[in-house]
Amino acid sequence: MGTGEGARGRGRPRTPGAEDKILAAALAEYGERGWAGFTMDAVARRAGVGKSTVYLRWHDKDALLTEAVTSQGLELTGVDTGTFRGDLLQLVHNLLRHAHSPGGWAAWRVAFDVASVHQRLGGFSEAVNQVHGLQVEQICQRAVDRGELAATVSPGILTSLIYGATLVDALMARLNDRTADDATLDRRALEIVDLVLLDIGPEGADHS
Amino acid sequence: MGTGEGARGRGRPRTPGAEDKILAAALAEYGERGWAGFTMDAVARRAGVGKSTVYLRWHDKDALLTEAVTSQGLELTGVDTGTFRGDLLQLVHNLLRHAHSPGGWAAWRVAFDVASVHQRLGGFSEAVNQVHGLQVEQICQRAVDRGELAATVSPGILTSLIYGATLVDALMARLNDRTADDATLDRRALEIVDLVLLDIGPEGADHS
Amino acid sequence: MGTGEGARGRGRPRTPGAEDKILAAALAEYGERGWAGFTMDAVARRAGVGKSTVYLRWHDKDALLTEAVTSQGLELTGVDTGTFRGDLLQLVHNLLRHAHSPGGWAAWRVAFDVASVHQRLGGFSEAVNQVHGLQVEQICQRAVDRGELAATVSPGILTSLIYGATLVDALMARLNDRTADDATLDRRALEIVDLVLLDIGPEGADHS
Amino acid sequence: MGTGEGARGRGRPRTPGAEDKILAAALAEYGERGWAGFTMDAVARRAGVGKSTVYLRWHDKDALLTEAVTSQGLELTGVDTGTFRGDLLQLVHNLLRHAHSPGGWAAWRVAFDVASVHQRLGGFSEAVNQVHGLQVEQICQRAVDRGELAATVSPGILTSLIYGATLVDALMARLNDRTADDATLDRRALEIVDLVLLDIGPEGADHS
DNA sequence: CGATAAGCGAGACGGTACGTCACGTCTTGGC
DNA sequence: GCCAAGACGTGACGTACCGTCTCGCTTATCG
Repeated sequence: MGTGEGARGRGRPRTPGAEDKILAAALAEYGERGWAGFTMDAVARRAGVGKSTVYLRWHDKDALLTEAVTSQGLELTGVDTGTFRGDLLQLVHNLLRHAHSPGGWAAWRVAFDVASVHQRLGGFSEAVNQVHGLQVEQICQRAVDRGELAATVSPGILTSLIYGATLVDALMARLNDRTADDATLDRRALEIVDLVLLDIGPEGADHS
Repeated sequence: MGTGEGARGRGRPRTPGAEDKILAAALAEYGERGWAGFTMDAVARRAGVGKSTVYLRWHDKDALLTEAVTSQGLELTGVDTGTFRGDLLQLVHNLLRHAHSPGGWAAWRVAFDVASVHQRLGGFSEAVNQVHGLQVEQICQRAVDRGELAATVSPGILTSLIYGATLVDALMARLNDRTADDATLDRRALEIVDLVLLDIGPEGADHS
Repeated sequence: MGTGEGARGRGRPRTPGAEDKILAAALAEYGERGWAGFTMDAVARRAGVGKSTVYLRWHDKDALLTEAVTSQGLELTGVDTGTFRGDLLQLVHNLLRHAHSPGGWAAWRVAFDVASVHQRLGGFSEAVNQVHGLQVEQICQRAVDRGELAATVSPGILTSLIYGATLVDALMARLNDRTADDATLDRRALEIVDLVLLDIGPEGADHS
Repeated sequence: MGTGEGARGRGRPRTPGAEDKILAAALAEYGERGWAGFTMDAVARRAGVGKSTVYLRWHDKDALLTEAVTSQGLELTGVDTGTFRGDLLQLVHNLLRHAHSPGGWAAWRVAFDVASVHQRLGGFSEAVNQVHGLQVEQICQRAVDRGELAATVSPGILTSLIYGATLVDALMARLNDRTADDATLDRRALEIVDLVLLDIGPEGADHS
C-alpha cells in the first residue's frame, strides 16, 4: 500500500524456481553425504545454478542447511480427534513418520548442530519451542477441559517424552539399518502412547 | 607366556599416556568449537603431540571423534535400588546428567552423525543397543520378578521413552541457553518417572 | 574476433600479473634458500597469492621451479661484432655474467636436476641444445665464411668448452665465496677466449 | 704411539662394513631418485641398517650425501705421460669417464648444491680447489719446464676449460638421453685437447 | 667372569611441507 | 541487477620425511 513494495524492479528479477531447487539439492546432499561431505559446490552443481545464486540468498552453509531442513518442517495441521488418547496417537504417529523420513531426520540433526554451537539459535529455538510445544499444550488443555487429564501434568515433560521417544526410535532404527513400514510405526505409536498414559503396574492392565 | 601378543617389543613403544591426552584434547576442542571448527591440528597442538602421533592411532577425524566421545561413555554401574521406581529415578537422573554434560552431549551428537552416514556403525550400534538396552531390560526383569511391573510392557519402548526424554530435555536446555543445576535435574527426573509410571487420568490410579 | 581462442571468457579470468609475480617470488626464494628450504607456501606468501593460484598454473614444485628458472633465460640477442674473436669475447662475457647472476646460476642448477632425473626434459633439452647450440654454430659459420676459422673445428666442442668454462668459473667463485665485479669478468673472458683461440706453445703462433 | 688412539675400546665397536654399505646405498638412491626423492629412510632400508646407525656417523642428509659423493672421488693418480699433450689427453679422458659415470655425475651435482647454499663449504671447497687444481698446476709446471708451454698461461683458466668442457659434455649427453661408450669419449677427449692446444685459424691445421 | 658401556635394528615421536579440496568472495561476460 | 562460470586468498586435510628418542638386544672391554 503506497510504497509499492520498495525498490522493486530495476534489473533482472531473481529466477523464480531457484530457491526450491537449491533447497531440494541441499537436502539431498545432506541426506546422502552427511555434514562432512556436504559441500556448497556440490549443492550448486546439483541444483544447476552458480554459487553466486546460492550465496545471494543464504549467507553461508549453516544458513542454507538450516532453512533446507526446517522448510521441510513437520506438518503441524492441528491434531484434534476428540479424545486425548486419539490426539496423542495421531501426534506420535506423525512424529514417528517425520523422524524416520529423510527430511525429518535431517531436521533433527540440524537441531543438534545448532544446539551445539550456541549461536544464531535466535529463530530456530523459538520455532522448536513455540510451534512444537504449543501443539502439545493445546492437546493437553483440551484434555484437561474434557476431564481426561490431571491438570498437574506438565505439558513440557510430556513433550520431552513423546518427541524423545520418536527420535530415539528413529535413531535406533538407523543404527541397526532397519527401515520401518507404516504398520510398524502404527504399532509402535500405540505402545508408546499406552506406556505414557497408563499405570504400568501388574494389576493396572485392566484398560481393555 | 601369558601375554603372547605376537611381534611385541620391536622398536620404541608407543607413549603410554598419549591416547588419553589426545582423546581429552579432542573432546575439549569438540566441546568448545563444535564439529565445524574442530581441527586435527588444534587437537594435536592442545595435546602437545605431533599430527603423526594422532594419525598413527586413528585413521581420520571421524574415527578420533567417535572414540573420544564414546570413550566418555555413560557410567553404567548397575543401577539397583530395590524398587522399580527407585531404579528408574536413578537411571533417569544419571542419563540427565550425562546428556547435560559436555562429554555426554558430544556422545549423542556423534551417535547422530554415525547413524546418518550408515557406515562403520559396527561397534557403535552394538554398544548402544546392548549395553544401554541391557540395563533397562535388567531393571524391568527385576521389577517383574518383584511383581511391580506387568510383563507385557516392552523394555525397548521404555528405553526409547526414558532416553529420548532426557535427550530432548538437554536439547531444549541448550537451545534456550539454559544450564541446569543438579536440583533441577532431580526434579525433572521425578516428573519424567512419574509421568511414565502412573496413569495420568484426573483421579490417579482408580480408573477401574 | 581474430583472437578466437576456443572457449574463452567463461568465468573470472586469471589475474594477469600473477604468473610473473609467482615466478619472481620463486626465483627469489630459490636464490635465498636453495632447493632444500624452498617451499611452495613461502613462494605463495611472498607473491601475495594463495597456494591454489600457484597450483592452478603449475602442477608441482618441480614444474614451477623449472619454469621460473628457464624463463629467466639468457639474453641471446644475436651476438655479431664482425670478428670471430669479438663474437667469442662478447658471448663469453654474457655467459659469465649469466652464470654469476642468481637467476642464471639457478638455471644451471635446474638443468642439472632435470638431467639427473631423466624426465620431462621434453622442452628443456631442446631449448638448451638448439637455442644455445645454434648461437655458437652461427658464430662459427660466419667465422668460417670470413676465413677466420678452420671448417674442421666442431662447434659442439667449442660450445662445451665455452659454456663449461664459464660454468666452472661461477662454481669456483661460489665455493670460495667470491663475488666477481664486471671488470674481473671481462679480464677472465679475455683469458678464456685467448686460451681457446691460440696455440699455447711457448713462442706464440710460430710452431711451424 | 703412547696415546693408544685415545679412549678406544669400551662398548661394542662399530660394525666394520656399515660405512661402505651406507655410502653405496646413498649413492644408488641419489642416482635413481635425485635430490628430491632421496630419503634417509630409504638409504637405511637399502643398506639394511637402522637410521640410528646412519645418524651416528653423519650428522644429517647433506653430510651423508656429500661424503657419499666425494668418497667416490676421481682417481687422481698423478697423470704423467712425459708430454703436455699426453698429460692433457689422459686427464680429459679421466674426467670424461668420471663425469659420465653415475658416481662422478652425482659428485658434480653435490658440488652445485653445496655451492648454492653458501654453507659448510669448508672442506669441500678446499678439496675441489687444491686436489683438482693442484693436478693441473703440476701438469702445467712440468710442461713449462720442458718448454712446451708458455709460462703466461694461467692454470686456473685451463682447469676451468677442461673441467667445464667435460662437465657440459656429460650434461648434454644426459639431457639427450645418450650414453657414451669408451671410444666416443676417447674421440671427444682428442677434440677437446686439440681445440685448447692449437691455434684454430684456417691455416693453423699443420699439426699433423 | 660379571658389570658396564657402546652399537645396533626397529619404529614411535614432535615438527613441517607437501599437494588437494572446500569455503566464501570476487570478477568476468551474457541475459 | 541477476546469473553461470570459475579464479581468488585462506586454511584444514591426510601423507611423508626429517632428525631425535626410546626400546630390547648384541658385542665388546675392563675390573
